[in-house]
Amino acid sequence: MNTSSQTPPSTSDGGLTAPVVAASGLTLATPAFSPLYQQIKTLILTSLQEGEWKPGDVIPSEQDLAGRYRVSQGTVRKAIDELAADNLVVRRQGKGTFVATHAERHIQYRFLRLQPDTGEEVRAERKIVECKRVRASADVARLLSLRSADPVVFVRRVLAFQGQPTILEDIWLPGSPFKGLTLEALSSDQGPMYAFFESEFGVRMVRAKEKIKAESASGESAALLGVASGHPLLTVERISYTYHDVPMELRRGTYRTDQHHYRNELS
Amino acid sequence: MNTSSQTPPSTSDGGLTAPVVAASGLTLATPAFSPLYQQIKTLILTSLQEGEWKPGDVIPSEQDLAGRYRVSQGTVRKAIDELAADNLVVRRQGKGTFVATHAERHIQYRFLRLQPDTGEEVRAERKIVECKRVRASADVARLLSLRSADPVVFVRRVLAFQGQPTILEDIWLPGSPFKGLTLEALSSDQGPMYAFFESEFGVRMVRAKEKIKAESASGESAALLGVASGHPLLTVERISYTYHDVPMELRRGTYRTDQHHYRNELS
DNA sequence: CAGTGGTCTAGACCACCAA
DNA sequence: TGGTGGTCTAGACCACTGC
Repeated sequence: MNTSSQTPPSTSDGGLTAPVVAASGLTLATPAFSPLYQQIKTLILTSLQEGEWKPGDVIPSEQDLAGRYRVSQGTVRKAIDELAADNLVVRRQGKGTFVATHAERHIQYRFLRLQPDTGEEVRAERKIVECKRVRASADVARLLSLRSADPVVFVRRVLAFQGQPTILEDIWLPGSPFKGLTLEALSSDQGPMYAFFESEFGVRMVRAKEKIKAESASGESAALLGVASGHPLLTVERISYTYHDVPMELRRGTYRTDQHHYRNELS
Repeated sequence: MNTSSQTPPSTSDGGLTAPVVAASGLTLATPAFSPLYQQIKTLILTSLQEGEWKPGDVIPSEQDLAGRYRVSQGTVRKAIDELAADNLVVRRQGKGTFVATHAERHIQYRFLRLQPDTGEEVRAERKIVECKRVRASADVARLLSLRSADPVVFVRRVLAFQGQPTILEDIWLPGSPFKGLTLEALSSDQGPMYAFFESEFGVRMVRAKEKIKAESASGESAALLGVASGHPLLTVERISYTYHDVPMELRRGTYRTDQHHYRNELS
């Protein structure tokens, strides 16, 4: 194990073949000590990424994992605590710990921050406008950590609330993980697109970064959203990441904010 | 204590006079069980709110608190863990646990999400345009949990980056906590406004909610930000809260997003 | 060196759930 | 009833800070 020798009475040190290597770099600072629970967390994360447990599955109990990794339950618990805090996993007392999924009712549309100014959310009508294979432009490639001209899938869709087109989204997905994505499959699917990505391509979006601006509607966006050219619109550039911070989606959204607003919590 | 009797060998149960009352309401559900560490968290929170420890101060060590509340260090630790996760408190190994403050370099401008599209943040030039005592309109009163016509302080200011006016903010503050706030005091202060509120009025903002829209510049905002009327601007309505979710500020911001964007992280 | 937070363990018991 | 996560304790040792 990394940490030399703790554990008071008797503890068979054994598992975890790879103790963290000390970062003997240029500086003498940063001894690069990694606590046990962090190493456990990384191991669990890797199992998640490799699909050993899929979204919605139960993962082994804390006792089982403690046995597998040869550490105490408390250490596993702390590792899972952090994974739960990152929304990668969901604990349910009496039942077990589950791999988080965008398909769950309560978590659903977690990344959609637009909501009506008044009243409760209503279901969105979705229409896929377009779905085609293209080559990545320079900036799309950069944002998705690809090379220019690499194959990507481009999707354009419109979301409407109560018949009112409100959101226009242009989506770029890396070609190889999303091989075989078609307009028909996208159109026939109910439920959140991210849940569809999980079940069909094994790609789980874990977190995202957004950049938001106010811009005037261009001719194209004005037409698709049914506003006059020049109408103020919210533009949202989102990059979504899977496990280990690998970018897997670029999404440029254009939102009408006449009847809706983007909500955010600061802390 | 609430929980009947745990603690294996010997533990003098003693402190914490107020065990949580069971919510014997209409339904038989929700036994309203509150774990010990939650009760400790509430006690610490109350001490923070009452100013027993002020922003920047060290709070007593985990051992001290464990003694004071007659619980184990682990229980205090879990309470403080949650307070740290909420950014109410900052832990520093070897030194102690400190009350979080907006005055800290690293935490500074935690609520300002606008940043330049390229390059690093530069210092903002601030100008207080106006500061006056007014009576709360109906909607201002509602958002601040006041009554209509209650006294409030109104502040208007403009932030500029590299000489370019970029942010216009209208701020409403409840009258009594902010008694004595003047344009002069605000203008002469360096540093974040929220740090000023902490040191001068003992009001610490701990979290906030924002509603964001894209709108066209009105005549007034256009003039103050130096854009043409009709120019698209980001509007941000923020409500900030102190401890225990008491609203203490309403802020309506108008941002130019030509060279800047509002950043957000989803998870 | 002493004091603080940070890690790790072991064990007991509680609350919740499903069979 | 047995299994799972949740709480609580006690004690040992580590890492960091400052005197």
